[in-house]
Amino acid sequence: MSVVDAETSAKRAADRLQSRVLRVADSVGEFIEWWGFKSIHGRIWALLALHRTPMSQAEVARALGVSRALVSSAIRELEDWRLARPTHDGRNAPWVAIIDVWPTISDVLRSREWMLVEATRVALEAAIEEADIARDLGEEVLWDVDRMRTLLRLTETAQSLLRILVGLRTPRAAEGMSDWVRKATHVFRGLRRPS
Amino acid sequence: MSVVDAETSAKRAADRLQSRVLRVADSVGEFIEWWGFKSIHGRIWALLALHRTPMSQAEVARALGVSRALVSSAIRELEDWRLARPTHDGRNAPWVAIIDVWPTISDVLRSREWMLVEATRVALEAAIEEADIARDLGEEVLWDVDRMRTLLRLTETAQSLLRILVGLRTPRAAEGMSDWVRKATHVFRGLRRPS
DNA sequence: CCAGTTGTTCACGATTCATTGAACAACTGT
DNA sequence: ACAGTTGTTCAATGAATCGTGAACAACTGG
Repeated sequence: MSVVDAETSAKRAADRLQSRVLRVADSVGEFIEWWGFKSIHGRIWALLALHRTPMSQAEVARALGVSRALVSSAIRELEDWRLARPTHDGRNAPWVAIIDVWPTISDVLRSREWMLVEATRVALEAAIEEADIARDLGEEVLWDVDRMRTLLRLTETAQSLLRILVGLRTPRAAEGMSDWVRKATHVFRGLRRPS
Repeated sequence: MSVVDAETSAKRAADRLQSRVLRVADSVGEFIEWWGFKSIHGRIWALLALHRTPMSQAEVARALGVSRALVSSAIRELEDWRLARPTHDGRNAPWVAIIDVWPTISDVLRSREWMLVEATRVALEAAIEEADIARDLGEEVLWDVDRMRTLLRLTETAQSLLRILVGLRTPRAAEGMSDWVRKATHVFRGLRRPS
């Protein structure tokens, strides 16, 4: 094999590698798309996470084949969620992914999920109270108060479950728990110690 | 208080109760909207779940203030997911909610989540393999193989976690597990025994 | 000082998506 | 037989969303 052949075949190998990485990024994008985020966020995060060195937004845009405008807004949202950060202050600092995603997940669970469950819980309480009033007036055959109470208990259980989950911020917090929970936290511990 | 007054105040109480129930339905709709479904599905399911008697699609449409067309398509999807069913065969059978939602959640985890994680896992394996080839050719400084391996381990852990979760189909399956897991399954057990 | 690069902003298409209204078919009780 | 009600289908609409291109500002190295 000549020197030139070796060079071109190495180049082709690098290209193939890049395309594999892009496919990983696409998979991550599809994955988090099902979690209420946008696929572009997952793709950018994965690209930054797998790249050895920090990347400029322009590099990211070229690698993913999207506009710099899209990368700019998406990466700012990633920064808001603490899933990416610039290597230093200043305007043109390159970006790296934050590999430890658990604080973000925890925040989402604490704010978004909690609020949604809490809203349902409060609405159920109000409905039950109103149903009691209606029953005293001899009305109400339409709505099932027992089932309301069942769902109310469900929201309360979901909330204590959420409390446990957001308590798992540090691996230490999981120590008192079962093997199973420790296994679950390993998912995030793996992210915590990237290499 | 006259008889008429008592009747009208009872009627107003029933109206208020209905509006509270609708607010519960809206809350449930908002909640599941964050889980990749449409809010209309949650609203219909909650309405059916809280109603004492089976409801026709037209009743549901009137109660929620939406078109029958929307209810028709949404309720068929609920049926596909086994979250609602007609009380008997035939065209005009009224509908009830299926309160035990765990089989549906389990199905979603098994199909959707599993596929997404698996796609990422396979893509990571391919990237790692390609990176090894590139390294043998003296290329590759761009991509971080160690981090790929970290993410690969992560997908594998996520898959064993998913396997455990979809194994929780019946409460019995959780018996060998910890208090914590049993607490988690109570969330769904509450649904399992509606009243 | 200047040419090139980078990040940001914004108005504008393109596309997707939930919802509707209308038309039709199937069923109900009378 | 029929008048009313119900479920289904589908084209159309309106809104929301996504991504782009262009223009501009900030920074970089010669």
